[in-house]
Amino acid sequence: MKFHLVTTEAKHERFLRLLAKDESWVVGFDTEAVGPARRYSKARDKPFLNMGYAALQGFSIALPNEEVFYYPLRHRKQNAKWRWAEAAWEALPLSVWAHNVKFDSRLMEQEGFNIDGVEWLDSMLAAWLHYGRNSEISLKYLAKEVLDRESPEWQGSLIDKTGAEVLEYVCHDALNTLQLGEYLWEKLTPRLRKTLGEVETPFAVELGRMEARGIKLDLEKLEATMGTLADGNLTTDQAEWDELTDIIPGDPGSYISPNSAKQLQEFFLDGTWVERGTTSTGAFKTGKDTLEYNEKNAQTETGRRLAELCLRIRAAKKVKGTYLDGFYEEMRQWPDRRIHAELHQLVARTGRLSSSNPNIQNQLARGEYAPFLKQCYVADEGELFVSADYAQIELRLFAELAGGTLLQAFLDGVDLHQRTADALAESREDGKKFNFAFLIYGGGPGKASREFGWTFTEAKEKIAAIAAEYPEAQAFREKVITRVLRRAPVPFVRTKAGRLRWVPELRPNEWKVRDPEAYQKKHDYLIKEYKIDPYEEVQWGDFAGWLAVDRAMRMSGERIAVNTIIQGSAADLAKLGMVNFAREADRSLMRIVTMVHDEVLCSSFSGAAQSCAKLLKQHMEQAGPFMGYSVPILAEPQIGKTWFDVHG
DNA sequence: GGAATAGGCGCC
DNA sequence: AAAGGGCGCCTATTCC
Repeated sequence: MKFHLVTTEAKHERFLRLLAKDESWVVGFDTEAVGPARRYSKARDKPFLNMGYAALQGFSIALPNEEVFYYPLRHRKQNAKWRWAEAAWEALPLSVWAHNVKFDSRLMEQEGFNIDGVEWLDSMLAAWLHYGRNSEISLKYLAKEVLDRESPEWQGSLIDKTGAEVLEYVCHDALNTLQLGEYLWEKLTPRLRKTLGEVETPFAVELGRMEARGIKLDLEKLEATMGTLADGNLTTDQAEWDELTDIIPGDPGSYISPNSAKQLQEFFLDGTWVERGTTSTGAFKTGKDTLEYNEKNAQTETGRRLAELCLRIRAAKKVKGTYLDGFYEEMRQWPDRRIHAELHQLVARTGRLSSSNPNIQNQLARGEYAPFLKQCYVADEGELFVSADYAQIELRLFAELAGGTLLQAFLDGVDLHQRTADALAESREDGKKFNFAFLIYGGGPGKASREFGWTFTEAKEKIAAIAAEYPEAQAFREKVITRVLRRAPVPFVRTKAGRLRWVPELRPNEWKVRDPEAYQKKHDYLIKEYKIDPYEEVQWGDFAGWLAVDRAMRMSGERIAVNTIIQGSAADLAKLGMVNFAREADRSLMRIVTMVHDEVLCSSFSGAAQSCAKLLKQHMEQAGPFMGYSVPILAEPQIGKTWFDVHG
């Protein structure tokens, strides 16, 4: 390997000559950036750059002949000319490997480099797809594991370093990226190569753009509307609460805080409230379900009123803390004072997106405060929001995979939530709830009896009734589990796009031996969550002789297996739809703002809103047949000035 | 005093 | 008792 620091025209020209020699070359690419750290609400060991103030320090390009060129741009002493860097960038071949394309593509675009001609390939995503894990895929880790190469140690910031001082480090990274990419490409199945190249990597580029553009939130209006409402509610509710909880009149220390589960125990002990189960630590539950029950069923008028007040005060405080104070802290750290939520492609085990700082995926959708919040997400000047939701996407995919009358129902346009409701003799709302919890997620009678207020026996009967109504649903679950269980040594499932999730829970006894630490973690979680005696053995049924905790683990694995196929495949579908939309959309007219699992929020210049809506609907729906589904996939777009106007 | 945990709750 | 999947963030409390 040979590392070149491009500080002279001769070096630059050597790079261009080498690149021109072989048009089929694929390169490895890595950027270096400097800037202030992003402020986090929770402390992190390594706070990431605040991209709003970050700058490109230089970039390195590795060639297949193991020559690597570094273009220093903002270093002490000698740098390359920006003209050379631009020419080098333009001369790159079509395919470029980078480790974390979301970052590199965003930084390059932010610095004014045109990235449209690049077909990125992300070696981090390749490792994720190949190994089916979302940790231990850092460049450093993989360079050691796959290439048996130690990365040079690095200390401190690049800001005060010369190009020569960082040369070895940055060139290693680009070369490792290229060689890792080539290695993983050989390992990937044809389907996963397609997923990497045509969906996940282009999706990463779009995520970078979504993060960079951010979303405008009218915080002043939010304070004036939602904030004022919450303050008003809090003042009156808190006053009444204080009066009712002033156990020793005149002694402020005798008040009970609605947010303190510990202090609220008092109300169960003195009979004010009726208990509804205990937490893992043995305390009475004080959550929403318990309090809603007490709102109706507490013994005294005071008890009922206190339950209601407690819920109202908690809601108001949550709104103030999360959606007013929290948002201010987030927005204040960006030069444009917008919301720049981070969107994570590799966090959720099913392949869904996750979001943080702030979490843009938990914006209020129902309740007293919801309209005010979403009305304050406003399209930019001269633009309109265009948003489309996939209709019942997970239930459709479940029906597709289960087939039979379930699939036929969708083909015939039957309302499945109503059908379930009829079979249960309950409301459509409860039919919908039931479909999710017990058809897709595999919930049991205990949960159902609590959720719907049935006795345990009733719940068992109702679940049996639904199983009879949709025999293919149970058959599908069993087929999946039987098939997945045969995969040894570690059972795994695949989503429609071929993404992998290991499900060691399905074979607890083997997991225990192979990876005691990971097993123990899940073991501990289960015994705590479900209050299982760790030594209890199952006496009867299919699992006789097993530890009860292992049976719980196995059943958890069964739910994970089925759900990952459904939820993960829905994520695959949404990503494909977004990538195809983004590729066809004219970026000077329209863009994706964010996505919330089955909803894609776009912004478009007002005059182009109709065509944006049409294009969005077309690509979101076409993703269905592209992925081989026969069940109708529907996405209905709406146009409006605020997120509230286009939602639901 | 800061870090970690628990309980709780927002979303799909 | 046969237990719903996937996330992130807040406050209160406890630990060190």
